[in-house]
Amino acid sequence: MNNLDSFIEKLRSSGLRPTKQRIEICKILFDRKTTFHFSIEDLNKVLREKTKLKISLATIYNTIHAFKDKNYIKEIFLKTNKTYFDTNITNHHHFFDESTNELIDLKNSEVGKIHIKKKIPGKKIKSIEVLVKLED
Amino acid sequence: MNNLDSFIEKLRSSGLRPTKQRIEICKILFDRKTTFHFSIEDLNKVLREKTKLKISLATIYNTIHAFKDKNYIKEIFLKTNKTYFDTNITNHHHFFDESTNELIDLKNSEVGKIHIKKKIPGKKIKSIEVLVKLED
DNA sequence: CACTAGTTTAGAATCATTATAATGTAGAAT
DNA sequence: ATTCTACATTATAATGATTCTAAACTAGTG
Repeated sequence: MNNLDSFIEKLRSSGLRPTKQRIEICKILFDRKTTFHFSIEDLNKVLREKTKLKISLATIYNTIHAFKDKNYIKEIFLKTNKTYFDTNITNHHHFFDESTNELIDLKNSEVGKIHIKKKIPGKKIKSIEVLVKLED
Repeated sequence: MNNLDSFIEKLRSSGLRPTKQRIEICKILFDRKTTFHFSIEDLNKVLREKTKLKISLATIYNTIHAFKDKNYIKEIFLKTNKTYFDTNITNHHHFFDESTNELIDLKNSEVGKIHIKKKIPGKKIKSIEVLVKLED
């Protein structure tokens, strides 16, 4: 089974019709060795370069949301359209209650020491923030 | 020194003129016992309720950014106007390089065990995400 | 009191994202 | 194969948070 067939199979098995557009997007996202971090803008740009099929922005949004719902990809960080601020300027962490959309402070002392084993050459750690998502 | 004087002092000492609008915003943000988590919309709403002075949205944005720059408040989470997605759907963490705006994966195995000491009654932990901000 | 740099403001502009409604298509039923 | 229909795609408009603009205002110095 080649990749194309496997994409068709993948789509069909999760209840998504394997349309030309979805298959092209699969090729960009999953025909690769390493993880792909992207915004819709990034993806749109790659699609324009790599594909002759013209895919509308609306379709890209629809497809990415469908893929996210089917757990093909994940959305990074807290999904919020607004920026939040905090009057607590000490380094600290947060709970985010997904059922109420509420933020709760989590003091540094309430989280055990965090050990980051991977180093990035030439870069130093500025801050470490932990987000603990809650459910009922 | 009462609170009002202390706000005036605070503003002046960091080079911000203590205008009526800024003082009203200080009162809402800092005349309180507990941390305040808010969006601009939240703050605007509270201001309309608690203050007779009408403060324009633009001023609220300007003031909050000034306060953030002066380190009176902090912005929560990654500041990004776009949503990012990841083809790696395993639980994992991220580096965010603030000088290049680049995201780098950080595997679960590359972060030592995280111990959350605080419990929220009736809620269980759905996920824990660590964001390590980098600088040069 | 007058001046000036810093502020505020209403409203327009911007940008990512979502909704709308018309057109197209995959795949099942005939 | 042709028809049918629910699912998809599309261009475009709408939305909503945030930023910009440029005119009016004001704190605080001289």
